[in-house]
Amino acid sequence: MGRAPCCDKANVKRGPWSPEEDAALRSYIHNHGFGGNWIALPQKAGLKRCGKSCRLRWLNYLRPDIKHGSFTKEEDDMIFTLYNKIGSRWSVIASKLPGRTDNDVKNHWNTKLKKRVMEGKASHSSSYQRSSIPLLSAQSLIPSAQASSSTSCVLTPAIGNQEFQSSYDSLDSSLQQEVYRGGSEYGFLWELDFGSITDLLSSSGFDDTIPSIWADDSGEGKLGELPQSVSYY
DNA sequence: AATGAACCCAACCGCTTCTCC
DNA sequence: TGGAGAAGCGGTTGGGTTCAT
Repeated sequence: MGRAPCCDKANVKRGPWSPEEDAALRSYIHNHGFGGNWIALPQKAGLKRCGKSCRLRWLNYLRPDIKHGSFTKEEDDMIFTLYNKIGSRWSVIASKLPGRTDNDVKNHWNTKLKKRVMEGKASHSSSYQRSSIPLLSAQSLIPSAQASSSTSCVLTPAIGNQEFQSSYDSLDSSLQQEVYRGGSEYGFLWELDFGSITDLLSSSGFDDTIPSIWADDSGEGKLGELPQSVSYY
């Protein structure tokens, strides 16, 4: 037996909302709030819509505090930073961007930012300040990798990353000693190359913290060209 | 001007989490 | 404490728009 549908799909309207429906929903919520029950709202508001659809329409489009329009550089940077720290938790990321919804942020990432990253044009790394935040040593985690002292890498700290902390804690002591650390927060190495490092880090116990973005400062992946020592900007 | 490709975003789907009884 | 129902959430899709040829 499958999950019961949230509404009778045969009797609800689907697809784009009309201005009349928007007005009805906006008016009802303005006068009564959503009453703690989205499922019951459509009937009360005289809408032939699923409650989930009403909720989504309100939260993603009709809410008065929604900010429409293109994202600023600052918002982009914030998304990059948070994505690297917590991954695709869009609601959390959106909560840090006033007026933006999770759907907005997700769409923006999928259509613009991810592409920029994949093209190696992400400019966010320059915004990080050099600090006492420690870094993982690529060499220590990937001892078998071919080293090249001429290759520089962009490193970005994963500030306060609890998943990183627990992954680190779960490593055996010899590998822990290999991880360059200091201060009260852990940094995380990323943007070195695409495939092999992910696998190597995964096998080293960092599978939960591996960022999805890899590129060197020139925007090119550097498979097999790991640095003797890491540096950051 | 026509048309196919690429892009964008609103909306839907279904799984997970939360809340209440 | 466990189950049911509602809300929350992230992934995906559909279709309208823009761009390139």
